[in-house]
Amino acid sequence: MLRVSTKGEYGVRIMVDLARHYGDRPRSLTDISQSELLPLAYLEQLVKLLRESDPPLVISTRGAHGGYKLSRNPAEITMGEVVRVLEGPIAPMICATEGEMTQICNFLDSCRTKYLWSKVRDAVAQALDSITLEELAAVPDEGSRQGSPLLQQFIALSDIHTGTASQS
Amino acid sequence: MLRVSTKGEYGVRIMVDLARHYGDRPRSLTDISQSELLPLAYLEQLVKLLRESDPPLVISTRGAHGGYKLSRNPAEITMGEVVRVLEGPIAPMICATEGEMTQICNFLDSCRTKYLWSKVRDAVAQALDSITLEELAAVPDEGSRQGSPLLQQFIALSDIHTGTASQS
DNA sequence: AATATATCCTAGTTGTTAGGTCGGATTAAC
DNA sequence: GTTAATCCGACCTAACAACTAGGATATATT
Repeated sequence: MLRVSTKGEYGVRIMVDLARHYGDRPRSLTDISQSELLPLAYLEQLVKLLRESDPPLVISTRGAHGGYKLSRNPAEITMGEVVRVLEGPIAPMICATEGEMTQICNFLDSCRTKYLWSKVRDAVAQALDSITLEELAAVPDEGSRQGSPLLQQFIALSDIHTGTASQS
Repeated sequence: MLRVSTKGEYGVRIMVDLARHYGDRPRSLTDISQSELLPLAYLEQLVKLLRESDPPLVISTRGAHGGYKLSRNPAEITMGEVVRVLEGPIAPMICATEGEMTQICNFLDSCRTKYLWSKVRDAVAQALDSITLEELAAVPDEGSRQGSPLLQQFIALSDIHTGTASQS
């Protein structure tokens, strides 16, 4: 339950990758897609969100030797900001959408569950807003030096079909 | 993002409804579906999850004047328990599934994002586990007869999140 | 006993969306 | 002027969410 889509997953991984190369030359999506084993054409769609957000999270350089770089220091970018750009406002329920006072459901002045979903929403927001991109990029990286053997063990989210939501 | 499905939404509303009638005669799904304006046939599927869970959250009585009642006092049922039964384990990401240490993705010894999603998962779990069904059922109805702490908190939350994306 | 009212059970259906792919146009370094 | 990259929009498809349908079984009331 409460799953984050691959937009969020891959987008965050792009940002972490860029954070680890902060200060370097622009990093191309080709490099990122190879190093993270993610489809290039799909990453292009995601990075568009990161580039067009206000304020932008990444800045692009076109042409050969082009690529992307972070618009700011990783320490000044919270994961809440990143995830909201990728996935939209945090809203476990339509009546508990972040930021706006949605009067969509006027039936529910008397709705007791709104309180619950607001709590969940705030908990998620608090968790995401309290972690910076710098912190994430600093998580130790063990044994991935040579790259290949470990990377081959990676299973893409789409490859995994869990029986899901029933029982565990 | 991070949306809860109607399974979770309607299921919670069933439980709150039953909590408000705790101690009464069994309450039929027909009554609940009319009072909550939800499709009966669909509720039947959801209540099955609540009945077959281990331990069961509701107990059924068949036949005329039958219906459902809570298996325990509302004060002893956390919303975390309810939501997990309806939606499965809390898992914003497949690598951050609650309860078990899924070694599906061995690549993720070196995965920096797992830390993030685990934090989100724990925040959600904490929020859900800290609210009981009794508390939810006690949220004042229309007209707000008295200023309980719960109501004031509820209003405050709504106010905080109008117009800004910053955290509380 | 007959009827009305319930839960119980298994399938089928339908619209939406997640998660991509594909083809090409534009830009800049060498 | 060739290569390597970003940019852009359209298309595709399997999976799933959110129901609907049709019945079988159980029990209280008449």
